[in-house]
Amino acid sequence: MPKALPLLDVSTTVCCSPLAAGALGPDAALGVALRLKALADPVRVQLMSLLLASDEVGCCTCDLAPAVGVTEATVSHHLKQLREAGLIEGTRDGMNVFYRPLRDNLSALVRVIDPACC
Amino acid sequence: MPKALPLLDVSTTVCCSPLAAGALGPDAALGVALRLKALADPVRVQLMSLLLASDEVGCCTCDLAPAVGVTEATVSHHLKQLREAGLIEGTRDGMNVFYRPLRDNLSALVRVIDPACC
DNA sequence: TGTCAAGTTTGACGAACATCGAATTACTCA
DNA sequence: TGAGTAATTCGATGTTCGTCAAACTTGACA
Repeated sequence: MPKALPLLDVSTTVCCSPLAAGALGPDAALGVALRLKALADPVRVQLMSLLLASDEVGCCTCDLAPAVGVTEATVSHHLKQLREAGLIEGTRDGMNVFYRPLRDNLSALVRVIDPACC
Repeated sequence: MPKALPLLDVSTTVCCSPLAAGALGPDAALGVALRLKALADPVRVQLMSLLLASDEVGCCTCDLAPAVGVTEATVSHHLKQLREAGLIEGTRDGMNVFYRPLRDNLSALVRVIDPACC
């Protein structure tokens, strides 16, 4: 029986010492793990890649769905995960919602797990 | 019904253009996702942190288990995941198996998802 | 107002996963 | 050889997750 993961707001920039700087406490490890989990899916990796490669306007769900080969409902589900992890943001413009990557938060996550950092 | 993830050897250094360099294909995205998933667990983040902070001898299962608060069987399971993802290596020395991080492979993974890289 | 399109939420289902205890393997030392 | 310790594997169990179809919401436009 896997211990139920606590609810935790991970939508903000991750902030703890890097993995390599010393043993991480259970709570810090949980924060890092939840953010990594938000990216640890083939569809979400593809979505993030598409958003990072797009212009500053961003992409809407209807463009992303055919690009990754799943339904719009599924794309919406994945975008929600990425949004709750603070890795993307979405703004409504008329009938469309345009999503853009939050590069700073992704960079912060990268920095935490980088063994060469510090 | 979630599409069954294909079996794939991810024990080698990840090698594909960074996320931000352009839209990743489904196969490249899968490779990145599988490696990220290997790290996307609180216990495995803690284990990786402990190994990165340890000396070059490494740590054995019997030391790691009490440090993360799960049984040795569970630690062994997580270490296997990390090993199969190419993030750590283990060598037997008498009765113990000492685990050490593979920093180069972790660095390569970090580089792929770093939005500032390239 | 009513109609249509884009997006999200809900419900359901099957696969994958984390965890533990028990059994098993690998090794050391009397 | 046999007893004991470290580590892994196996089996079971409950949880989480990815996916889709269907229902619902939000906004545009006649």
